[in-house]
Amino acid sequence: MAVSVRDVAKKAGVSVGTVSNVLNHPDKVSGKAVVKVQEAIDLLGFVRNDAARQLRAGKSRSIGLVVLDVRNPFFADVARGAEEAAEQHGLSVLFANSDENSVREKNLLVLFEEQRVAGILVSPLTSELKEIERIRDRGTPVVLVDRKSKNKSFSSVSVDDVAGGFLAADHLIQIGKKKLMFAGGPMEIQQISDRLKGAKEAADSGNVKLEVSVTKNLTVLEGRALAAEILARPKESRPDAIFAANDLLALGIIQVLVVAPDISIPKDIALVGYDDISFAGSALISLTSIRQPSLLIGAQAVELLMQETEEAKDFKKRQVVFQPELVVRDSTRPQ
Amino acid sequence: MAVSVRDVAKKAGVSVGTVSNVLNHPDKVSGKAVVKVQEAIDLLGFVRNDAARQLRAGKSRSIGLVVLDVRNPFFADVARGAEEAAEQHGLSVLFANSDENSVREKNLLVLFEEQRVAGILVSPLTSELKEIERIRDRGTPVVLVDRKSKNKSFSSVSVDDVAGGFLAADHLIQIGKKKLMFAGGPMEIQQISDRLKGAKEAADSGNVKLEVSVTKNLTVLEGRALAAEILARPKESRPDAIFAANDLLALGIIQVLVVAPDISIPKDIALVGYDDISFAGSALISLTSIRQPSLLIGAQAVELLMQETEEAKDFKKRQVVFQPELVVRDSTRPQ
DNA sequence: AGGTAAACTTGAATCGTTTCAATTTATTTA
DNA sequence: TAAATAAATTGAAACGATTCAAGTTTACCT
Repeated sequence: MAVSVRDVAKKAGVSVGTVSNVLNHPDKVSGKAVVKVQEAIDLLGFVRNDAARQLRAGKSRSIGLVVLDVRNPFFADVARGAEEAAEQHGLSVLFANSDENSVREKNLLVLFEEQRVAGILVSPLTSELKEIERIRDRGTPVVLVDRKSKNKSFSSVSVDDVAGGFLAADHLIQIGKKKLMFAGGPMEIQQISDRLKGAKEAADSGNVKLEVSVTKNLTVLEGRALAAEILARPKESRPDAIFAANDLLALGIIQVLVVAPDISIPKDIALVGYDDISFAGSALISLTSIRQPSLLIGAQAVELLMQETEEAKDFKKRQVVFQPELVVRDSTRPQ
Repeated sequence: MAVSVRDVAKKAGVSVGTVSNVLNHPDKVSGKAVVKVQEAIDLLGFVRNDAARQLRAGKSRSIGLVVLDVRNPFFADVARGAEEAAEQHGLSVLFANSDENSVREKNLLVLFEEQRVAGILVSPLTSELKEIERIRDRGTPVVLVDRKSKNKSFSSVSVDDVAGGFLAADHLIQIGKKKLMFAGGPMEIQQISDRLKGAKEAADSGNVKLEVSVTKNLTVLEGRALAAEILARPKESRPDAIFAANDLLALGIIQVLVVAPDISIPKDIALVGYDDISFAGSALISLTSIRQPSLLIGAQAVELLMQETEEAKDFKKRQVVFQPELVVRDSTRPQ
């Protein structure tokens, strides 16, 4: 270690300025010099010190991304989308997950600010955005991901969950179902209650019944329990279609219904999930689901960040809302 | 932005040295000074410049982690384990995934080296470790994760896949199965062929047949195809137990077998998977699997890194090999 | 009051890179 | 061939936090 441009310069018999130019503006340097410097670099094993570069530049060439959970495929895709878009702008992305822990979230935001990142994409834990506002006001551009700021003081990228709920329920109505059930919870989660809201709208305008079954969480086990409860009912009071607030729940339901002797999917009961996780397509009966354009969300977030960076600080914030998409598979497709 | 210690010092009416001491050695500073400086910091919205700190310190307080795929729950857990251990040492972890792309891998390693990270944990793409050796020789400690270096020139943390294979097959033999099948592939992947090797050892010492069915990959779909092939056979030439090289494959097999009228799990065919992904426990018939101590792996890797940092550079490398663990569930548990 | 140790503060020097005005060298033009 | 222009090179200054030797104040004791 401890090989600096100065050492390289001495070895190559040029000045430090020339070494720096070879590294950053090779066109401003004679061919001879490039060769000499390159040889010295290889010989000495010189590695640029990024801290010094950043200090001089005043800004880092990274953007920070704080998500709620790296293991969630949705966020993994958002990250991938952001990464690709960032690359176009010559930036790299630093991932970090808050693990739904507000102390961690705070620490990460501080860390990124101290690193003078070019910007922060964050999917904030609560709607308490005080700290984030402070960061933005100090000069680091911030874009919210998967959440809209109420007062439009932030740029944001999100998905229209009400539309997604409508899409799902409406599809079930279109294939002729009359007794819908919405399954999901807890209702405190904005995304879930939005999906229900959309489903209600579709049911109302389709003149169809909608039973709401609130679950404690969105897991496979919870889905299995719900399906068992449905099977225990007399046939005539069972729903003929279920819209589950996420795919895990839907898959749990399918697992149980598929082995029930008197039920055929989708004839007796059709199912729609949400998120389109990779398992959805490979379930025994492949699952119709609502897909969110996760790659696009990440990419769009980076674009908004770039706009905010380039334009004046009184740049008008933009709220981009993506529309989700229905992916039809066997669980709602009449054979 | 652009608020520096100098500005804080002026505002607080002290010297820059005192401001720095308030930040880093509050015990060396009078209570009055701490208060004055803290007020100035809050007032001006001062945020430390990490680049400058690092430049001065010569080292960053982060360690870099390069994994093959962030979406793989195994690596997500390794990362979590590493993060926790790093925190104990006052370090933070920078994630990055090479996406099984060697160009990306190279770029990330360069990036980390330029950042002068305290060390690098890497799960390398190939066994071509030339580049990594170079980095190590220039002074950045490196620990291999989920891979052992042949010539013991690196410290490493890995899991004994041969033992895992043995564990799985032996368990099937213990519950009285006689016609084992190993399913998995491609065999070029070290981990998979190791698992097969262990299974063979168990079969040999248990005096039991082992059919090997090589698959193209380890997906749910591939598992379904394999199960269909098995069902097409006459009863007497079907295996009575299957050890799948990962859980996805096993889940695909289960999906098909569970609806076959003439097969009961585990009576007619028992199943063991590998990895113990979260879906394993929540399948309709919960899946017996081999669990790798992923959190521990990450934590141990950080510990080795610390040892390498503290001790002399001629520190003896250590290869830590963890033993996997059998998790018994319904797919092998006689009712 | 005088002396001394302890506690605290100061500010110049430092880390390694990049920039840019000034200087040197090379090339073209008349 | 000299002057004019272009190309290449130089090296000091700057970025901002930390350190540490030297200086100053305070506290305590006799």
